Amino acid sequence: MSDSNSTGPARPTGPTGPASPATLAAPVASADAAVRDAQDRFIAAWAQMGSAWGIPRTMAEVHALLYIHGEAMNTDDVMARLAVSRGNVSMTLRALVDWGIVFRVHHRGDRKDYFVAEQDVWKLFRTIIRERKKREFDPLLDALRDCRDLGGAARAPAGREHTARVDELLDFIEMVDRISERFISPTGIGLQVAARLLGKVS
Amino acid sequence: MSDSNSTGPARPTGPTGPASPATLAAPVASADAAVRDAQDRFIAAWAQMGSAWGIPRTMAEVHALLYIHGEAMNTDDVMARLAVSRGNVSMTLRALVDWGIVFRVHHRGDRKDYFVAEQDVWKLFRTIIRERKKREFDPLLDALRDCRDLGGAARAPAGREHTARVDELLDFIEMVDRISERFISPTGIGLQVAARLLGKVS
DNA sequence: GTTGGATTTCAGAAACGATTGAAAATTGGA
DNA sequence: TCCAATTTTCAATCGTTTCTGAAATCCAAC
Repeated sequence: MSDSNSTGPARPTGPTGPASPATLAAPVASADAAVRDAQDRFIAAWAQMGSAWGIPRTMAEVHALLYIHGEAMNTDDVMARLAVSRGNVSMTLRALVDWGIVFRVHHRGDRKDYFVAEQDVWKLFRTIIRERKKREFDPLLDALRDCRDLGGAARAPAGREHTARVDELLDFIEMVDRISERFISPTGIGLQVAARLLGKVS
Repeated sequence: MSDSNSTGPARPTGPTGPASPATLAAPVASADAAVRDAQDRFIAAWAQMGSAWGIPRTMAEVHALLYIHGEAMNTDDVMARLAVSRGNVSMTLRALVDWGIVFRVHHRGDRKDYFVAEQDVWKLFRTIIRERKKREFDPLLDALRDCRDLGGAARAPAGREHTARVDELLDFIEMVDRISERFISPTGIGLQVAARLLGKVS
């Protein structure tokens, strides 16, 4: 059941019909199959990475599919390709749009919504980092500052040691924070510069 | 039950008995309570961050406790402080030791095992990055290379576009890989250099 | 070799997050 | 305005991961 329907309903991307000459049919089909296998491999790898980093498997799969497919797909395309439910695809696509790494596009004369993934890898990672920083990093910094102040109120040695430990962590995380801020800044030149400079150090 | 045993079995670090003068008992108790509250806050914040990044909650909590407590603790200390089962603590401590961010120490004349967390924040993050790179990044790179070769075998335009997309991602990830390698290298000077340089760029 | 405290293991339970599917809401067109 | 296609929502379900607790194992001291 895995291969039989794979060449069927899963490529409704509009004008690129399967109307190629019969002489090319067999080679094209095998080339398509090869590409599809490679896509599957890509999707699996990306999903595995995602779930190791706290991203729901399906969300990573949908993103991987849209990225590697390159062209816009609609809900039904994604459902058919990944075999997940309509509701799940709907929620997942919305989440990806919220993250800013997938965009909703409209095709004239088609009431369906289509979705494309950000194709610029640098922009992709800048966006991901910006979001994760906002959602996880900044709250952690706030909590650590609270926590330092809480323990710092105590004059006992234990309190001072506590504060020192929190401070060490805080300093480090604030540094990472500043670096990531530079990376995600509009010009986004930070990491490129860093990469170049690091490359030169022996 | 939270405060009463805090001065009891929770600091078994040898000869430092609870023999402080009665005149200091009240202030010290309140200072201890403040520190404990601050520790709790720290543990909660660290656990939240951890679970956003795919680390089991208990594992993050145990690590946070050992880090913020600073001194060695045994299984019973951790069980009592975090209210988790013996089995869970045992498995979690083993995992933390495997990660290399917690160490097993022995106290003479005590058959229990004690555990301390790495206190050097730079070393801590270097170790974490080294492990995550090894466990997640490197396999992803391998999979992406496979996947590029798979799709690249097809000469069809779709195959070439596929390969181009995988390559873009691969280039980016390889760059991050090289940076992280520099960061985790024995001297570990990489990020410090980057931080300094980035700090100077306007 | 035996004892007894400490640790580890692991099958089952509990908790949690992910997924479904059908009903409700929305939307563009007639 | 109404209709039909499409999307969204959400309670129920499912599957996975995590946690427990007691039994098995380990190990230092005697």
